[in-house]
Amino acid sequence: MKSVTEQMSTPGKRGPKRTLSEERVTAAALDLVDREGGAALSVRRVAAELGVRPNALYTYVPDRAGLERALVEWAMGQADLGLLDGPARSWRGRIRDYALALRAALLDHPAVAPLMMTAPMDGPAALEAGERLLGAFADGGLTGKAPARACWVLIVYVVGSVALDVAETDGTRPIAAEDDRVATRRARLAQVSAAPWPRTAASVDTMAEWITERQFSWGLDRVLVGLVG
Amino acid sequence: MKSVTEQMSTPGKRGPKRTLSEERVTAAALDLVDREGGAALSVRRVAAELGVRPNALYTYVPDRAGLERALVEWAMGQADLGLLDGPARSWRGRIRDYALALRAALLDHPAVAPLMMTAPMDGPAALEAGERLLGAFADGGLTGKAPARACWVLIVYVVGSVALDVAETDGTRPIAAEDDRVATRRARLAQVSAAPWPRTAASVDTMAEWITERQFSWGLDRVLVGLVG
DNA sequence: ACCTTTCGTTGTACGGCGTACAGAGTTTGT
DNA sequence: ACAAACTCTGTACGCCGTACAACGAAAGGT
Repeated sequence: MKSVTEQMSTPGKRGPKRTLSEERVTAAALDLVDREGGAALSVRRVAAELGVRPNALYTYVPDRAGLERALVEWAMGQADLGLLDGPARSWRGRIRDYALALRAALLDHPAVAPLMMTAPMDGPAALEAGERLLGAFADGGLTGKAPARACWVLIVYVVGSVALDVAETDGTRPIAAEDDRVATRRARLAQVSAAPWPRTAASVDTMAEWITERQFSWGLDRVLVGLVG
Repeated sequence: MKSVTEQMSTPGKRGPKRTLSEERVTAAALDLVDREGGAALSVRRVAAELGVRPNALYTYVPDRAGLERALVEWAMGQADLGLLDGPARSWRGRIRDYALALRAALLDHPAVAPLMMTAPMDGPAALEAGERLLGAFADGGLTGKAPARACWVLIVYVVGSVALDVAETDGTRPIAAEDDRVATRRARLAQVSAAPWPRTAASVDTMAEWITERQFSWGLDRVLVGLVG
């Protein structure tokens, strides 16, 4: 199955053959940020990765922001959309499974998560996810404006959670083990003095766990309960 | 009341008098991003704003990230923490009022919102907000780990919402009127074809309103219901 | 077979960025 | 009066995004 972006799919095109493809550019950008973190993402670095002059990338990507959009779209495509389909499984289970899968996919490429708050999620993968999410909420009994509204609340929760989680890492892959990140947070939180902030000091252990899958899952359940009861 | 960061508060300090202060640097940075958007934030631009060479800023701020942290801390301080205090008013009303106030403060300086997903929220203003939020959830009847967990869900929702809302603006102040932003979104969403995405096409009007205070408020209520029932 | 059009890639260049380093000048404690 | 401490400037380096022109390969028309 040939990609639409390859040259031969639009026959009769003049000019020299392309040495790259949008897929190769995206893959190189992903490799780069996985290895060196999101701050390393630049047109020049990706071009160097591909053994090409920086300007060559402008054939495949309009500008630097295009690189970011491509990474976001790629990441959205990593979570299995089939998880949202039913109705053999409960709507709640479907949404839960997809949310956890999307979170896992983003944590697996931590530099990509912050880009979701910057680059618009309007590619086909995002559209498809939204469509099936609307279906799952409809299966949950929501009607009228409620499914679309619930959809946004869920997106905000999932994307916001991952972005905030990843914000305190260096963005390189693989992300540190959850236990280690919790321990780091606990050590930092242990600094807060109990006198001015007693409740905070008493909650240090739980707050250290804010970045865990357990916290994410707990919150996800609470959000879903709030949304459909 | 003199700030600790001013020179006279630490008497006996040698060297020439400071021409600036951390507050003036933060204010200049805020003015800059309000006028020209978050992409304009740079050490050199802020220095130019203050009529000083770029290096002079390093006396007040460790690096470029320090500028971002200062803006986040300033924004957190803009929402009235008294709104979270009680217990004369219901815990639910207090959290609602504070969440709406924080959202309004961030929307009033749209370039700052994305920084909250990047720069850590660990300044005194953030600590204070967390402390009082824990109290409000405790007043709501939550016990054990629940208040701290609920706290994070709420932070994720509020900060995530604003960041995603602001992501599709240019970051300059003032942000466009809500109606205009909705209209822009509706026009863009009208492009999606009903054939592959029927539910999405049917929900265009509601999805256009994802960035409204009405949607934020609706979701906030659902989240709070999920969190404490 | 030629010639022309088309287009991917390179070479070069500009202005902006963060910030390291050394030095100048001002203020204070001794 | 002197020395120490400190703020700011001058300068420099290596990055960045990307505009522009020129080159060369491939394909179409004749």
